[in-house]
Amino acid sequence: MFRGQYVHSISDNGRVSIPAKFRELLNTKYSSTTIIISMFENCLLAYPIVEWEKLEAKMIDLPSFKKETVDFERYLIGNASECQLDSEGRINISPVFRKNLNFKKKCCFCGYFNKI
Amino acid sequence: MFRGQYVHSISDNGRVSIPAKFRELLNTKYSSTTIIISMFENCLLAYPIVEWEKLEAKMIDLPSFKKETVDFERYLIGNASECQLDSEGRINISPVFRKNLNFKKKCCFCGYFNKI
DNA sequence: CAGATTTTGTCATATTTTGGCATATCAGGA
DNA sequence: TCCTGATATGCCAAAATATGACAAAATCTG
Repeated sequence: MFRGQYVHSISDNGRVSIPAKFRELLNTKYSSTTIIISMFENCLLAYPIVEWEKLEAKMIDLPSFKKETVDFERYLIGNASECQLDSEGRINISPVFRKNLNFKKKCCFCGYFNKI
Repeated sequence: MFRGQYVHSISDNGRVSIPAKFRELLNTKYSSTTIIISMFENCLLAYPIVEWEKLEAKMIDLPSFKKETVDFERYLIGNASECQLDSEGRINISPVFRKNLNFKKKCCFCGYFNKI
């Protein structure tokens, strides 16, 4: 369970460190420090790979003849990218994300069940 | 049953001791000194883990297509964090909580049935 | 009041977060 | 293909924060 809220700073080149509590959970429960980041509404969602794959599995089952469904899937998948924590537990937020979401100096991490 | 009211001081680095009466109940009835703290309205709620899990179970049953429900869940979970009592029975109140709730020198603990 | 318990303050240490710098990688243009 | 500028990555160390241990001060109990 990712829980709690942490405010961290974003460096000039777009790096930000993942809260230690979340990193610990990634290491123990998920045994990998790779996550999938996708843009949704006006924030980013970060999923441990396993959780992202569950989501993908669900999406495959959705009726693909419905326009909204397809749009939603395209949006989520199209904006998702794999991303590794570096040796100090940081990730890189791409310029595209930073620009679209208007990230400047700080950002807030919220744990939300199986995702961040 | 947590009952009564206690005023304790918050140290410079955000530590505050849990009233002995509450600690005793945690030790005996709940056999764990881990609690979940969540920010709600203008104060914090502290739950013994078991009690928090009951709450989560209830949340899962709520209709997830209703916006208010989702917002409420996000708020509660996003603001919750697990937290251990240290050897003198103190906990750490995170900078985010202290800032948002404007905690300075003192805080007041109120027992409230199965939570604090 | 005396002893036990609880609360608080202080200090040292460990961990986390941040900033800086050098180098590597990549994409686009000539 | 090669050059150039932008972005990404690795590494190190400073700063900030959390944690643990100890002891003084305050409070409670009988």
